[in-house]
Amino acid sequence: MAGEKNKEKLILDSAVALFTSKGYQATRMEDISKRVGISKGLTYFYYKNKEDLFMALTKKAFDQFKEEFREVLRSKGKNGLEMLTDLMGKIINFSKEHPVYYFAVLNFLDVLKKYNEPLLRSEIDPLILESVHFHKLLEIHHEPIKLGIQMVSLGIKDGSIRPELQPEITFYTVWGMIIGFEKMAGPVNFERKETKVSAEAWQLGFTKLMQDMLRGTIQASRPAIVQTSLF
Amino acid sequence: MAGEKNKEKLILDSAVALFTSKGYQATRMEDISKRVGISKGLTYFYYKNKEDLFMALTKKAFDQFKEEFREVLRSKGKNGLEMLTDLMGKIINFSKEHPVYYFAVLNFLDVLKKYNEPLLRSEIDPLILESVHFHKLLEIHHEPIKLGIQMVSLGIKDGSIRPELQPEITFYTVWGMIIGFEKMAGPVNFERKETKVSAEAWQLGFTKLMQDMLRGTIQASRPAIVQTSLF
Amino acid sequence: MAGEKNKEKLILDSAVALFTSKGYQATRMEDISKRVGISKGLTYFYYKNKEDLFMALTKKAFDQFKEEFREVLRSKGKNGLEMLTDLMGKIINFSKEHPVYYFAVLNFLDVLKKYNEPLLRSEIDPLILESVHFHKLLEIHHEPIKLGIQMVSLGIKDGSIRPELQPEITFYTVWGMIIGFEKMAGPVNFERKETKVSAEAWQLGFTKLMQDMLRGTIQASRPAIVQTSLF
Amino acid sequence: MAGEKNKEKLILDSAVALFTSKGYQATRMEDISKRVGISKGLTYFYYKNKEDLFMALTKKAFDQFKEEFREVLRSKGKNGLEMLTDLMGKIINFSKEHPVYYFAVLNFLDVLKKYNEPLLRSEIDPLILESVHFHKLLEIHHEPIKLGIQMVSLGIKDGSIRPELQPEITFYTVWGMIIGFEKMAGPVNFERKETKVSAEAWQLGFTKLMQDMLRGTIQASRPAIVQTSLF
DNA sequence: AATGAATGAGTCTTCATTCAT
DNA sequence: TATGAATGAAGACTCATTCAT
Repeated sequence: MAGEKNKEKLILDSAVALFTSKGYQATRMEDISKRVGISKGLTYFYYKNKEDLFMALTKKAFDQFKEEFREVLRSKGKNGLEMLTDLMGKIINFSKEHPVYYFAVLNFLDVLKKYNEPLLRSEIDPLILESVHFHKLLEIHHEPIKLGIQMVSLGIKDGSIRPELQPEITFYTVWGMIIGFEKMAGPVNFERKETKVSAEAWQLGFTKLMQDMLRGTIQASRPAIVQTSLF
Repeated sequence: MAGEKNKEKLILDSAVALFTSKGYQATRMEDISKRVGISKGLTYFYYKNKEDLFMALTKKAFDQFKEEFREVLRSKGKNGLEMLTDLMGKIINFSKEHPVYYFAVLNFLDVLKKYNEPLLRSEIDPLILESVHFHKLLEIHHEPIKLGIQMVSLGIKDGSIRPELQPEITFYTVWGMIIGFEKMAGPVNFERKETKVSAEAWQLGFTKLMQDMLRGTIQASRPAIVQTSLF
Repeated sequence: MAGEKNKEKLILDSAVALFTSKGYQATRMEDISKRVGISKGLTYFYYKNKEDLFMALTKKAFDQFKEEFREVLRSKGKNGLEMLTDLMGKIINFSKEHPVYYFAVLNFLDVLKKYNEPLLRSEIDPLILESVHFHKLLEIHHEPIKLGIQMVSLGIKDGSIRPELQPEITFYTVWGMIIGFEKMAGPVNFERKETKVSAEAWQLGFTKLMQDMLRGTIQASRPAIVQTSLF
Repeated sequence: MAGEKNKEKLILDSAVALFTSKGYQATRMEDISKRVGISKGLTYFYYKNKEDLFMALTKKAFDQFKEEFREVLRSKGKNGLEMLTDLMGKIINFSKEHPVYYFAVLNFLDVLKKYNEPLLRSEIDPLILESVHFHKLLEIHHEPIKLGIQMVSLGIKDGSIRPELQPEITFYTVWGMIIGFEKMAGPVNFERKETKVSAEAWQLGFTKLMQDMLRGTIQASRPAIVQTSLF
């Protein structure tokens, strides 16, 4: 049929929807199948097992994630620091609009950490290690990061970022800041009275601090643009 | 008896050991009991269920975590920025030496986020919401954060941190950076060739960036101290 | 296959056999499965849980029970009072031959009582309220009773039962008598010396009393038939 | 202390209260102890086990039950049929005011039935057979019945009950009717439209039918008294 | 491609009961 | 009498996965 997307994709979409509303653990393979209107068996025909399915989903998440980076790089008339600022805003949005994708990305970082420490590799579910999609991810997961490093390099070139900074280290730091920012959303919203800080105020302050950290000479004159590009 | 720690504590220690080696999911309540040499029933006597046990563990994790903050604050002759630098190093060590505690702290942040968003609260396992320890955590979880904010305030007073910074926002940002740093350990170690950065180089660079971000006037003259205090 | 009854039914039969010999509580789901030669999981595939299974069994019990009523109504040449007398005998037999079914019917009456009293409804196991079979039972449980009421009406028409009696009330009374009769089997058999009454004598006397209670004008002349129809 | 009833009794009262609100199964020995304010161990000091406790409770239930019979017999100026009518009303009230006692009485009848059928005796929980209170019950359970039989005998003597009736059989029948009446409370209240009968109408009709069944010559002239004595 | 009946290992959890003190 | 920590057997239920068709 014309309107019928291929099953493989439909299954993934169904998984995303259900993981979003019920969480990974609580979602059963059967739920996913039913939502698509196919049988459990067919889902297993396309994906070897639940982990494999999740790795496939993670692959899509990384594609989408990378797309965010690309969009920022494509934007004309922005200097490096502005790009990083935009990126920050975009990723924070991404985590809100595609929480499952964002979760998948973070989860992959955890797996990766274990994968890189010989002692911990055995803790990884063998089904993950068997998944084709996992191995594909090993190949591509750093692509968005490469784009982020590019932004820093651009910033150094255009003077918006201090020239003495090392692009890789700098970008990793920014990326880490973003992850941490997102994680802190819970406590920040929860603090009361004395330590209370509104989520919005924090996002603004956080962004500014990031800029202070990186800023070269050029930037000083255009603070307004930097800030509004956040939204 | 003198040498016999109380069962409650022994159970928790056993849980920490097993969660460390096998992970939370893979550890069965019976394993925990056996390791202590008691019956399954007794474990349920002290902890209502697995979630409750984990919340108790999380409580201990926060206590320990707060202790790290305290130690930093107790150290004499350090200015605010140095304290934050020390704290960063301490937390990163903490995450390596007590991975389960660190995981528990982060996990609590995730729960907290859901807890604060009415739409997501229903996703939290009801057993968690029932746990006494969870409610205790709601009360105490911001204590370490308060200490961190204190450090920033001290730094502003002693001139090691820029006076225009808002202590709460600033500390949240630092704390977020630390979380993110830890998360990135995986990918950073994995990158190859082109983008490769050694973990050590990154920690150094990361720390320095944090300092740049916060630094007031005083600090410029003592970079050496700041760096060595990391280890 | 021809000779292979469907699993659903086999499971129910197995449950009846085991409930008969070991009682409901003492019978484990796994026992039921094993007796059929299938896995535990399959039993849960057909019946959501133990309560659901029991409700399905109760449904069958009511079907069978109703059949007893039907048979009595189908018998030719009997007047209403004779029918009720026959019914009494049939139900007493039913309780002996299908003790589990009889127990299920009585148990359902208990549940129904709670179901009808708002204050007690919460005492009913939620799994029962969730069972499809329970809701089916709510619809059909009065069918046998309707047939019984019919018998009284017939008896009034044919003169074997007093015309001033109200059919519904009268049948409920008879049905109640039967239930009570069955319950009393224990003590009656146990009484000694002074109060001793043989079970047979009691059944006969009981039946006669029921007839006395209902008898219209016609019946007086045919006591013999009424009595022999009991066995 | 003056106001302190002995523990044994307090435990029983606690059990009655909890069985009433939560049911026998759902009530844990610990709940019972806590409600009294004593330890679990002490409860086991007074009652060997849960079954033993329930048998003790059943014993109290029978004492109370017998008291109802005694009160009826003590009432002056009533003939036998009126007494039975009163008894009926009293027992129905008893089942509403002391549902746990009533349940205990009926439960004992079930046990008794198994106890009297050699094939079924093995189904009885051994703990019941071991209970001292169970054996006491075997001795006293027919006492209320004896009183009931007495009422029938009185009725025959005073002419309110047909002289040809056999007192034992007759009373068992009446007792059975009462049990059945109570059991039917559920369905009767539930029937709709066509077969609907109000609970009150039924109780009245039921009582009248019982009277019709037993009535001798005297009674005809005093129907009003008989009916009002019901409440 | 597609179905869905069938499997069974895996685990949490309950609670009556005991016993050292 | 009195405590309450400790036991451990018992059992319901889940769900990822397989496979005959």
